[in-house]
Amino acid sequence: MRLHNSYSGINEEFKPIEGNKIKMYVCGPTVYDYAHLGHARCYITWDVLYRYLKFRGYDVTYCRNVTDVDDKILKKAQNEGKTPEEISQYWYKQFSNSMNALNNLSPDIEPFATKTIGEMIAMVKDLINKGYAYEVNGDVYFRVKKFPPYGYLSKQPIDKLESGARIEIGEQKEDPLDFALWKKDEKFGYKSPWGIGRPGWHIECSAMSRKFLGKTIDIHAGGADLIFPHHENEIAQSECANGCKFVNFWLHNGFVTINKEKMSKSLGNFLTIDELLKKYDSNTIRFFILTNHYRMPVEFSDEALSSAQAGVKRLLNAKPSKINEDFDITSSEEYKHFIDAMDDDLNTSKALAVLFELANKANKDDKNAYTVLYKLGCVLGFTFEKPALTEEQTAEAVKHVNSKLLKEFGSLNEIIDFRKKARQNGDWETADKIRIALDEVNIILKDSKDGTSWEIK
RNA sequence: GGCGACAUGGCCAAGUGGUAAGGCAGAAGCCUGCAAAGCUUUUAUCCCCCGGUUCGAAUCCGGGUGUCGCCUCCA
Repeated sequence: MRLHNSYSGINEEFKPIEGNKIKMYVCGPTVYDYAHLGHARCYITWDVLYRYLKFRGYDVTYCRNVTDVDDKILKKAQNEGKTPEEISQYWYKQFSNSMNALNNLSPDIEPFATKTIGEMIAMVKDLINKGYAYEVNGDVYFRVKKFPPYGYLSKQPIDKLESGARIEIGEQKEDPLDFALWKKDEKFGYKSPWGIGRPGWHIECSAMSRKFLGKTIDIHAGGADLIFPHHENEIAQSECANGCKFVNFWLHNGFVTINKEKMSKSLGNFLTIDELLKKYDSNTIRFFILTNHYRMPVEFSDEALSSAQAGVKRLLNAKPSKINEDFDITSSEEYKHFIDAMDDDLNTSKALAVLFELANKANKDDKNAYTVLYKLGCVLGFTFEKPALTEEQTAEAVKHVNSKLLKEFGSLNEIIDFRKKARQNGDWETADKIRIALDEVNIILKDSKDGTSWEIK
Protein backbone atom coordinates (compact mmCIF):
# COMPACT_ATOMS: atom_id res chain seq x y z
CA MET A 1 0.00 0.00 0.00
CA ARG A 2 1.26 3.43 -0.89
CA LEU A 3 0.41 6.57 1.02
CA HIS A 4 1.32 10.18 0.42
CA ASN A 5 3.59 11.19 3.24
CA SER A 6 3.44 14.94 3.80
CA TYR A 7 6.82 14.76 5.48
CA SER A 8 8.66 13.57 2.40
CA GLY A 9 6.14 15.01 -0.03
CA ILE A 10 5.92 11.79 -2.01
CA ASN A 11 3.95 8.55 -2.05
CA GLU A 12 5.77 5.91 -0.04
CA GLU A 13 5.24 2.23 0.50
CA PHE A 14 3.52 1.85 3.84
CA LYS A 15 4.87 -0.69 6.31
CA PRO A 16 3.96 -0.89 9.98
CA ILE A 17 6.80 -0.44 12.43
CA GLU A 18 6.03 -3.67 14.21
CA GLY A 19 4.52 -6.73 12.59
CA ASN A 20 0.99 -6.05 11.49
CA LYS A 21 0.28 -3.56 14.28
CA ILE A 22 -0.56 -0.02 13.26
CA LYS A 23 -0.65 2.91 15.62
CA MET A 24 -2.68 5.72 14.20
CA TYR A 25 -3.33 9.12 15.76
CA VAL A 26 -5.75 11.70 14.42
CA CYS A 27 -6.02 15.22 15.80
CA GLY A 28 -9.49 15.42 17.25
CA PRO A 29 -11.84 18.34 17.75
CA THR A 30 -11.77 21.20 20.19
CA VAL A 31 -15.19 20.82 21.71
CA TYR A 32 -16.88 24.18 22.00
CA ASP A 33 -19.19 24.41 18.98
CA TYR A 34 -20.96 22.49 16.23
CA ALA A 35 -18.91 20.27 13.93
CA HIS A 36 -19.23 21.30 10.29
CA LEU A 37 -18.82 19.70 6.89
CA GLY A 38 -15.06 20.32 6.98
CA HIS A 39 -14.81 18.22 10.12
CA ALA A 40 -17.04 15.63 8.52
CA ARG A 41 -14.63 15.32 5.63
CA CYS A 42 -11.64 14.94 7.88
CA TYR A 43 -13.12 12.32 10.13
CA ILE A 44 -14.82 10.40 7.31
CA THR A 45 -11.51 10.25 5.46
CA TRP A 46 -9.61 8.83 8.43
CA ASP A 47 -12.51 6.57 9.30
CA VAL A 48 -12.20 5.06 5.84
CA LEU A 49 -8.46 4.62 6.29
CA TYR A 50 -9.09 2.94 9.66
CA ARG A 51 -11.73 0.65 8.19
CA TYR A 52 -9.57 -0.19 5.20
CA LEU A 53 -6.47 -1.00 7.24
CA LYS A 54 -8.53 -3.31 9.45
CA PHE A 55 -10.09 -4.86 6.37
CA ARG A 56 -6.60 -5.63 5.11
CA GLY A 57 -5.93 -7.54 8.30
CA TYR A 58 -3.90 -5.03 10.27
CA ASP A 59 -4.25 -4.73 13.99
CA VAL A 60 -4.96 -1.02 14.17
CA THR A 61 -5.07 1.12 17.28
CA TYR A 62 -6.83 4.34 16.38
CA CYS A 63 -6.44 7.18 18.85
CA ARG A 64 -8.30 10.46 18.39
CA ASN A 65 -8.00 13.02 21.13
CA VAL A 66 -10.52 15.49 22.46
CA THR A 67 -9.18 18.96 23.17
CA ASP A 68 -11.16 20.11 26.15
CA VAL A 69 -8.81 22.76 27.50
CA ASP A 70 -8.64 25.77 25.26
CA ASP A 71 -9.20 29.53 25.15
CA LYS A 72 -12.41 29.20 23.20
CA ILE A 73 -13.93 26.80 25.67
CA LEU A 74 -13.03 29.07 28.57
CA LYS A 75 -14.42 32.09 26.79
CA LYS A 76 -17.67 30.31 26.08
CA ALA A 77 -17.87 29.11 29.68
CA GLN A 78 -17.47 32.65 30.93
CA ASN A 79 -20.01 34.04 28.51
CA GLU A 80 -22.59 31.43 29.40
CA GLY A 81 -21.85 31.33 33.12
CA LYS A 82 -20.94 27.65 33.00
CA THR A 83 -17.89 25.66 33.93
CA PRO A 84 -15.45 24.68 31.17
CA GLU A 85 -16.31 21.04 31.90
CA GLU A 86 -19.99 21.68 31.25
CA ILE A 87 -19.17 23.32 27.94
CA SER A 88 -16.76 20.67 26.76
CA GLN A 89 -18.93 17.78 27.93
CA TYR A 90 -21.94 19.19 26.12
CA TRP A 91 -20.10 19.77 22.86
CA TYR A 92 -18.26 16.49 23.08
CA LYS A 93 -21.63 14.78 23.20
CA GLN A 94 -22.80 16.75 20.17
CA PHE A 95 -19.64 15.84 18.34
CA SER A 96 -20.04 12.15 19.15
CA ASN A 97 -23.63 12.21 17.96
CA SER A 98 -22.54 13.74 14.67
CA MET A 99 -19.81 11.15 14.23
CA ASN A 100 -22.29 8.33 14.89
CA ALA A 101 -24.79 9.86 12.53
CA LEU A 102 -22.12 9.87 9.83
CA ASN A 103 -21.46 6.21 10.60
CA ASN A 104 -17.89 6.84 11.64
CA LEU A 105 -16.49 4.09 13.84
CA SER A 106 -15.44 5.13 17.32
CA PRO A 107 -11.68 5.34 17.76
CA ASP A 108 -10.18 2.68 19.99
CA ILE A 109 -8.93 5.37 22.31
CA GLU A 110 -10.41 8.82 22.73
CA PRO A 111 -8.36 10.63 25.36
CA PHE A 112 -9.30 13.96 26.90
CA ALA A 113 -6.59 16.56 27.26
CA THR A 114 -7.69 17.40 30.79
CA LYS A 115 -7.14 13.78 31.80
CA THR A 116 -3.58 13.79 30.49
CA ILE A 117 -2.26 16.90 32.23
CA GLY A 118 0.23 14.93 34.33
CA GLU A 119 1.91 13.52 31.23
CA MET A 120 2.02 16.95 29.64
CA ILE A 121 3.72 18.44 32.67
CA ALA A 122 6.22 15.59 32.70
CA MET A 123 7.02 16.19 29.06
CA VAL A 124 7.46 19.92 29.52
CA LYS A 125 9.69 19.30 32.53
CA ASP A 126 11.76 16.92 30.48
CA LEU A 127 12.12 19.47 27.69
CA ILE A 128 13.32 22.09 30.17
CA ASN A 129 15.85 19.67 31.65
CA LYS A 130 17.19 18.88 28.22
CA GLY A 131 17.57 22.56 27.40
CA TYR A 132 14.84 22.66 24.75
CA ALA A 133 12.50 24.80 26.79
CA TYR A 134 12.60 27.61 29.33
CA GLU A 135 10.30 29.16 31.87
CA VAL A 136 9.49 32.85 32.11
CA ASN A 137 7.07 34.09 34.76
CA GLY A 138 4.92 30.99 34.77
CA ASP A 139 4.97 30.49 31.01
CA VAL A 140 7.11 27.84 29.36
CA TYR A 141 8.33 28.17 25.78
CA PHE A 142 10.01 25.84 23.35
CA ARG A 143 13.34 26.95 21.88
CA VAL A 144 12.70 26.43 18.21
CA LYS A 145 16.27 27.23 17.19
CA LYS A 146 17.47 24.26 19.24
CA PHE A 147 15.71 21.90 16.84
CA PRO A 148 17.34 22.28 13.40
CA PRO A 149 14.78 20.23 11.41
CA TYR A 150 12.08 22.73 12.39
CA GLY A 151 10.14 23.72 9.28
CA TYR A 152 10.79 20.49 7.40
CA LEU A 153 7.19 19.23 7.46
CA SER A 154 5.69 22.52 6.34
CA LYS A 155 8.56 23.14 3.90
CA GLN A 156 9.10 26.55 5.38
CA PRO A 157 12.56 28.09 5.35
CA ILE A 158 13.23 29.11 8.93
CA ASP A 159 14.17 32.70 8.08
CA LYS A 160 10.83 33.17 6.33
CA LEU A 161 8.99 31.83 9.34
CA GLU A 162 10.92 34.23 11.44
CA SER A 163 9.76 37.29 9.54
CA GLY A 164 6.16 36.30 10.07
CA ALA A 165 6.44 35.42 13.73
CA ARG A 166 5.39 37.91 16.36
CA ILE A 167 5.54 38.25 20.06
CA GLU A 168 2.18 38.87 21.67
CA ILE A 169 1.78 41.43 24.36
CA GLY A 170 2.76 40.00 27.72
CA GLU A 171 4.89 37.24 26.29
CA GLN A 172 8.55 37.14 27.13
CA LYS A 173 9.99 34.80 24.54
CA GLU A 174 13.68 34.60 23.79
CA ASP A 175 12.85 34.37 20.14
CA PRO A 176 9.71 35.23 18.17
CA LEU A 177 9.62 31.70 16.75
CA ASP A 178 9.38 30.06 20.16
CA PHE A 179 5.98 28.70 21.01
CA ALA A 180 4.20 28.10 24.30
CA LEU A 181 4.28 24.73 26.01
CA TRP A 182 2.63 26.01 29.14
CA LYS A 183 0.67 29.16 29.85
CA LYS A 184 0.16 30.85 33.16
CA ASP A 185 -3.55 30.85 34.05
CA GLU A 186 -4.45 31.41 37.65
CA LYS A 187 -8.19 31.23 37.06
CA PHE A 188 -8.67 27.97 35.18
CA GLY A 189 -5.22 26.47 35.48
CA TYR A 190 -3.70 23.36 36.94
CA LYS A 191 -0.91 23.05 39.47
CA SER A 192 2.52 22.73 37.90
CA PRO A 193 6.17 23.29 38.80
CA TRP A 194 5.79 26.73 37.15
CA GLY A 195 2.69 27.75 39.06
CA ILE A 196 -0.96 27.51 38.08
CA GLY A 197 -1.36 27.25 34.33
CA ARG A 198 -2.59 25.41 31.27
CA PRO A 199 -0.85 23.34 28.63
CA GLY A 200 -0.32 24.73 25.15
CA TRP A 201 -2.35 23.10 22.40
CA HIS A 202 0.60 21.43 20.70
CA ILE A 203 1.96 19.64 23.75
CA GLU A 204 -1.42 18.01 24.28
CA CYS A 205 -1.15 15.87 21.18
CA SER A 206 2.50 15.04 21.80
CA ALA A 207 1.71 13.84 25.30
CA MET A 208 -1.46 11.95 24.44
CA SER A 209 0.12 10.30 21.45
CA ARG A 210 3.06 9.12 23.55
CA LYS A 211 0.93 7.98 26.45
CA PHE A 212 -1.52 5.92 24.43
CA LEU A 213 0.46 4.84 21.39
CA GLY A 214 4.14 5.14 22.27
CA LYS A 215 7.11 7.26 21.28
CA THR A 216 7.12 6.41 17.59
CA ILE A 217 3.85 5.84 15.76
CA ASP A 218 2.94 4.71 12.26
CA ILE A 219 0.43 7.33 11.19
CA HIS A 220 -0.48 10.80 12.33
CA ALA A 221 -3.30 12.40 10.39
CA GLY A 222 -5.38 15.55 10.35
CA GLY A 223 -6.49 18.50 8.29
CA ALA A 224 -3.91 20.21 6.11
CA ASP A 225 -4.36 23.39 8.11
CA LEU A 226 -2.70 21.68 11.05
CA ILE A 227 0.61 21.22 9.26
CA PHE A 228 1.82 24.57 10.44
CA PRO A 229 2.26 25.25 13.23
CA HIS A 230 0.54 22.40 15.05
CA HIS A 231 2.19 19.36 13.53
CA GLU A 232 5.50 21.10 13.07
CA ASN A 233 5.51 21.88 16.78
CA GLU A 234 4.47 18.37 17.72
CA ILE A 235 7.46 16.98 15.86
CA ALA A 236 9.82 19.38 17.62
CA GLN A 237 8.45 18.61 21.08
CA SER A 238 8.18 14.87 20.71
CA GLU A 239 11.49 14.28 19.01
CA CYS A 240 13.36 16.45 21.49
CA ALA A 241 11.66 14.87 24.48
CA ASN A 242 11.79 11.29 23.24
CA GLY A 243 15.07 11.35 21.41
CA CYS A 244 13.62 9.37 18.52
CA LYS A 245 11.45 9.68 15.45
CA PHE A 246 7.89 10.74 16.24
CA VAL A 247 5.83 9.72 13.22
CA ASN A 248 6.50 7.54 10.18
CA PHE A 249 3.66 8.77 7.98
CA TRP A 250 2.12 12.22 8.11
CA LEU A 251 -1.23 12.25 6.31
CA HIS A 252 -3.28 15.35 5.61
CA ASN A 253 -6.70 15.84 4.09
CA GLY A 254 -7.73 18.79 1.93
CA PHE A 255 -10.46 21.26 2.71
CA VAL A 256 -14.10 21.61 1.93
CA THR A 257 -14.67 24.89 0.14
CA ILE A 258 -17.82 26.85 -0.41
CA ASN A 259 -17.95 29.58 -3.02
CA LYS A 260 -14.33 28.69 -3.73
CA GLU A 261 -13.35 29.57 -0.20
CA LYS A 262 -12.23 27.32 2.63
CA MET A 263 -15.11 26.42 4.91
CA SER A 264 -14.12 27.39 8.43
CA LYS A 265 -15.33 28.62 11.74
CA SER A 266 -13.47 31.87 11.50
CA LEU A 267 -14.88 32.74 8.08
CA GLY A 268 -18.34 31.80 9.29
CA ASN A 269 -19.18 30.12 5.98
CA PHE A 270 -19.81 26.66 7.36
CA LEU A 271 -22.67 24.20 7.28
CA THR A 272 -22.98 22.09 10.37
CA ILE A 273 -23.26 18.34 10.11
CA ASP A 274 -26.61 18.49 11.91
CA GLU A 275 -28.04 20.93 9.37
CA LEU A 276 -26.78 18.83 6.51
CA LEU A 277 -28.23 15.63 7.91
CA LYS A 278 -31.69 17.16 7.86
CA LYS A 279 -31.45 17.33 4.10
CA TYR A 280 -29.13 14.49 3.14
CA ASP A 281 -28.46 11.12 4.73
CA SER A 282 -25.07 9.96 5.92
CA ASN A 283 -24.50 7.78 2.85
CA THR A 284 -24.93 10.83 0.63
CA ILE A 285 -22.48 12.91 2.63
CA ARG A 286 -19.98 10.07 2.68
CA PHE A 287 -20.33 9.50 -1.05
CA PHE A 288 -19.90 13.21 -1.71
CA ILE A 289 -16.67 13.23 0.30
CA LEU A 290 -15.37 9.99 -1.19
CA THR A 291 -15.89 10.94 -4.84
CA ASN A 292 -12.90 13.23 -4.46
CA HIS A 293 -9.41 12.21 -3.58
CA TYR A 294 -8.81 13.04 0.08
CA ARG A 295 -6.02 15.51 -0.59
CA MET A 296 -7.94 17.56 -3.17
CA PRO A 297 -10.20 20.44 -2.29
CA VAL A 298 -13.92 19.64 -2.41
CA GLU A 299 -16.34 22.35 -3.38
CA PHE A 300 -19.66 22.16 -1.57
CA SER A 301 -22.87 22.87 -3.44
CA ASP A 302 -26.41 21.63 -3.22
CA GLU A 303 -26.10 20.46 -6.78
CA ALA A 304 -23.09 18.32 -5.87
CA LEU A 305 -24.93 16.85 -2.89
CA SER A 306 -28.02 16.07 -4.96
CA SER A 307 -25.87 14.40 -7.54
CA ALA A 308 -24.20 12.39 -4.77
CA GLN A 309 -27.61 11.45 -3.44
CA ALA A 310 -28.66 10.07 -6.82
CA GLY A 311 -25.37 8.23 -7.22
CA VAL A 312 -25.28 6.57 -3.85
CA LYS A 313 -28.89 5.52 -4.21
CA ARG A 314 -27.95 3.60 -7.30
CA LEU A 315 -25.23 1.76 -5.42
CA LEU A 316 -27.23 0.91 -2.36
CA ASN A 317 -30.40 -0.01 -4.24
CA ALA A 318 -28.66 -2.56 -6.42
CA LYS A 319 -30.89 -5.56 -6.72
CA PRO A 320 -30.47 -7.23 -3.36
CA SER A 321 -29.96 -10.77 -4.15
CA LYS A 322 -29.03 -12.08 -0.75
CA ILE A 323 -25.57 -11.90 0.69
CA ASN A 324 -23.78 -15.16 0.20
CA GLU A 325 -21.58 -15.59 3.26
CA ASP A 326 -19.86 -18.56 1.71
CA PHE A 327 -18.64 -16.61 -1.27
CA ASP A 328 -14.97 -15.67 -1.11
CA ILE A 329 -15.01 -12.09 -2.33
CA THR A 330 -11.26 -12.06 -2.78
CA SER A 331 -11.73 -14.29 -5.80
CA SER A 332 -13.59 -11.58 -7.72
CA GLU A 333 -11.97 -9.26 -10.24
CA GLU A 334 -13.64 -6.26 -8.66
CA TYR A 335 -12.13 -7.06 -5.31
CA LYS A 336 -8.68 -6.84 -6.86
CA HIS A 337 -9.54 -3.56 -8.56
CA PHE A 338 -10.86 -2.17 -5.33
CA ILE A 339 -7.68 -3.12 -3.47
CA ASP A 340 -5.52 -1.65 -6.22
CA ALA A 341 -7.43 1.60 -6.01
CA MET A 342 -7.35 1.86 -2.24
CA ASP A 343 -3.72 0.79 -2.04
CA ASP A 344 -2.90 3.69 -4.31
CA ASP A 345 -3.05 6.41 -1.65
CA LEU A 346 -6.74 5.77 -0.99
CA ASN A 347 -8.08 6.38 -4.46
CA THR A 348 -11.69 6.35 -3.33
CA SER A 349 -13.09 7.73 -6.56
CA LYS A 350 -11.67 4.73 -8.37
CA ALA A 351 -12.93 2.46 -5.62
CA LEU A 352 -16.41 3.89 -6.08
CA ALA A 353 -16.21 3.22 -9.81
CA VAL A 354 -15.59 -0.43 -8.91
CA LEU A 355 -18.71 -0.40 -6.75
CA PHE A 356 -20.72 0.94 -9.67
CA GLU A 357 -19.47 -1.92 -11.82
CA LEU A 358 -20.62 -4.31 -9.12
CA ALA A 359 -24.01 -2.63 -8.84
CA ASN A 360 -24.45 -3.01 -12.56
CA LYS A 361 -23.59 -6.70 -12.40
CA ALA A 362 -25.85 -7.24 -9.40
CA ASN A 363 -28.73 -5.64 -11.27
CA LYS A 364 -28.15 -8.19 -14.00
CA ASP A 365 -28.64 -10.98 -11.48
CA ASP A 366 -25.00 -11.77 -10.91
CA LYS A 367 -25.53 -13.48 -7.57
CA ASN A 368 -22.12 -12.86 -6.08
CA ALA A 369 -21.75 -9.29 -7.26
CA TYR A 370 -24.11 -8.05 -4.58
CA THR A 371 -22.12 -9.82 -1.89
CA VAL A 372 -18.91 -8.14 -3.06
CA LEU A 373 -20.66 -4.80 -3.40
CA TYR A 374 -22.08 -5.06 0.09
CA LYS A 375 -18.82 -6.01 1.73
CA LEU A 376 -16.69 -3.46 -0.07
CA GLY A 377 -19.35 -0.81 0.47
CA CYS A 378 -19.10 -1.48 4.19
CA VAL A 379 -15.34 -0.95 4.03
CA LEU A 380 -16.10 2.57 2.84
CA GLY A 381 -18.58 2.93 5.67
CA PHE A 382 -21.84 2.89 3.73
CA THR A 383 -24.95 1.53 5.38
CA PHE A 384 -27.07 -0.67 3.16
CA GLU A 385 -29.83 -1.17 5.67
CA LYS A 386 -32.81 0.89 4.60
CA PRO A 387 -34.32 3.04 7.28
CA ALA A 388 -37.67 1.64 8.40
CA LEU A 389 -40.74 3.84 8.50
CA THR A 390 -41.37 5.18 11.95
CA GLU A 391 -44.79 4.74 13.50
CA GLU A 392 -45.52 8.42 13.03
CA GLN A 393 -44.53 8.27 9.37
CA THR A 394 -46.74 5.25 8.83
CA ALA A 395 -49.65 6.86 10.64
CA GLU A 396 -49.19 10.03 8.63
CA ALA A 397 -49.09 8.08 5.39
CA VAL A 398 -52.25 6.15 6.19
CA LYS A 399 -54.03 9.30 7.25
CA HIS A 400 -53.00 11.06 4.07
CA VAL A 401 -54.23 8.24 1.83
CA ASN A 402 -57.50 8.05 3.76
CA SER A 403 -58.11 11.75 3.25
CA LYS A 404 -57.36 11.55 -0.46
CA LEU A 405 -59.49 8.50 -1.10
CA LEU A 406 -62.13 9.09 1.55
CA LYS A 407 -61.47 5.64 3.00
CA GLU A 408 -60.70 4.21 6.41
CA PHE A 409 -57.57 2.15 5.94
CA GLY A 410 -55.86 0.97 9.09
CA SER A 411 -52.40 0.17 7.84
CA LEU A 412 -50.03 0.52 4.93
CA ASN A 413 -50.44 -3.16 4.10
CA GLU A 414 -54.20 -2.73 3.86
CA ILE A 415 -53.67 0.11 1.41
CA ILE A 416 -51.29 -1.90 -0.73
CA ASP A 417 -53.67 -4.88 -0.72
CA PHE A 418 -56.55 -2.67 -1.73
CA ARG A 419 -54.48 -1.20 -4.54
CA LYS A 420 -53.47 -4.67 -5.69
CA LYS A 421 -57.14 -5.62 -6.09
CA ALA A 422 -57.82 -2.40 -7.91
CA ARG A 423 -55.02 -3.15 -10.33
CA GLN A 424 -56.30 -6.67 -10.90
CA ASN A 425 -59.64 -5.13 -11.79
CA GLY A 426 -58.00 -2.68 -14.13
CA ASP A 427 -59.02 0.22 -11.93
CA TRP A 428 -55.94 2.27 -12.83
CA GLU A 429 -57.47 5.49 -11.57
CA THR A 430 -57.65 4.23 -7.97
CA ALA A 431 -54.24 2.59 -8.21
CA ASP A 432 -52.66 5.82 -9.43
CA LYS A 433 -54.46 7.89 -6.83
CA ILE A 434 -52.95 5.76 -4.09
CA ARG A 435 -49.50 5.86 -5.61
CA ILE A 436 -49.63 9.63 -5.94
CA ALA A 437 -50.93 10.06 -2.41
CA LEU A 438 -48.10 7.96 -1.01
CA ASP A 439 -45.59 9.79 -3.16
CA GLU A 440 -46.76 12.99 -1.49
CA VAL A 441 -45.63 11.58 1.86
CA ASN A 442 -42.33 10.40 0.35
CA ILE A 443 -43.18 6.75 -0.11
CA ILE A 444 -42.49 5.42 -3.57
CA LEU A 445 -44.35 2.38 -4.83
CA LYS A 446 -42.74 0.12 -7.37
CA ASP A 447 -44.79 -2.43 -9.25
CA SER A 448 -43.09 -5.51 -10.59
CA LYS A 449 -43.95 -9.08 -11.47
CA ASP A 450 -43.24 -10.12 -7.88
CA GLY A 451 -45.74 -7.64 -6.51
CA THR A 452 -45.49 -4.14 -5.17
CA SER A 453 -42.66 -2.89 -3.02
CA TRP A 454 -42.18 0.49 -1.45
CA GLU A 455 -39.27 2.62 -0.36
CA ILE A 456 -38.67 5.93 1.29
CA LYS A 457 -37.85 8.69 -1.12
C1' G B 1 6.70 38.51 -0.19
C1' G B 2 7.91 32.94 1.12
C1' C B 3 6.07 27.92 0.53
C1' G B 4 2.57 24.49 -1.60
C1' A B 5 -1.49 22.69 -4.54
C1' C B 6 -4.85 22.65 -8.55
C1' A B 7 -6.79 23.68 -14.00
C1' U B 8 -10.00 17.06 -17.94
C1' G B 9 -17.17 16.91 -21.64
C1' G B 10 -23.34 20.64 -19.30
C1' C B 11 -21.83 19.52 -13.79
C1' C B 12 -18.62 16.38 -10.43
C1' A B 13 -14.36 13.40 -11.12
C1' A B 14 -10.25 9.29 -12.11
C1' G B 15 -6.20 8.91 -15.10
C1' U B 16 1.38 10.95 -14.28
C1' G B 17 4.49 8.49 -21.38
C1' G B 18 1.00 4.45 -25.52
C1' U B 19 -3.87 7.02 -27.55
C1' A B 20 -9.62 9.78 -22.48
C1' A B 21 -12.59 5.18 -15.87
C1' G B 22 -16.88 6.25 -13.21
C1' G B 23 -21.09 9.23 -11.35
C1' C B 24 -24.92 13.13 -12.07
C1' A B 25 -27.76 15.56 -15.74
C1' G B 26 -29.59 14.95 -21.13
C1' A B 27 -31.36 11.83 -25.54
C1' A B 28 -33.30 7.17 -27.78
C1' G B 29 -34.97 2.13 -27.09
C1' C B 30 -36.54 -2.19 -23.89
C1' C B 31 -39.51 -3.28 -19.60
C1' U B 32 -44.40 -1.28 -17.30
C1' G B 33 -51.68 -0.54 -17.66
C1' C B 34 -49.02 4.20 -16.91
C1' A B 35 -44.96 5.14 -13.73
C1' A B 36 -40.61 4.24 -10.64
C1' A B 37 -36.41 1.23 -10.53
C1' G B 38 -33.49 -1.55 -13.80
C1' C B 39 -31.27 -2.92 -18.62
C1' U B 40 -29.22 -1.40 -23.64
C1' U B 41 -27.34 2.44 -26.73
C1' U B 42 -25.68 7.45 -26.90
C1' U B 43 -22.69 12.55 -25.30
C1' A B 44 -14.51 15.05 -25.06
C1' U B 45 -10.30 13.77 -32.46
C1' C B 46 -9.42 15.73 -27.01
C1' C B 47 -7.51 17.19 -21.45
C1' C B 48 -6.20 26.30 -19.55
C1' C B 49 -2.50 28.76 -23.25
C1' C B 50 2.52 28.87 -25.74
C1' G B 51 7.04 26.45 -26.63
C1' G B 52 10.29 21.97 -25.94
C1' U B 53 11.77 16.56 -25.18
C1' U B 54 9.93 11.88 -27.52
C1' C B 55 8.30 7.23 -32.60
C1' G B 56 4.43 8.76 -29.20
C1' A B 57 2.28 13.58 -23.78
C1' A B 58 -3.73 15.18 -20.62
C1' U B 59 0.54 12.82 -18.49
C1' C B 60 7.78 14.83 -18.60
C1' C B 61 10.58 19.89 -19.03
C1' G B 62 10.47 25.48 -19.61
C1' G B 63 7.44 29.87 -19.82
C1' G B 64 2.62 32.10 -19.25
C1' U B 65 -2.62 32.72 -17.44
C1' G B 66 -6.24 31.62 -13.79
C1' U B 67 -8.03 29.60 -9.02
C1' C B 68 -7.15 28.07 -4.10
C1' G B 69 -4.53 26.98 0.48
C1' C B 70 -0.65 27.59 4.42
C1' C B 71 2.67 31.31 6.50
C1' U B 72 -2.38 33.76 12.97
C1' C B 73 -7.05 30.01 15.96
C1' C B 74 -8.83 26.52 12.28
C1' A B 75 -10.26 19.57 10.07
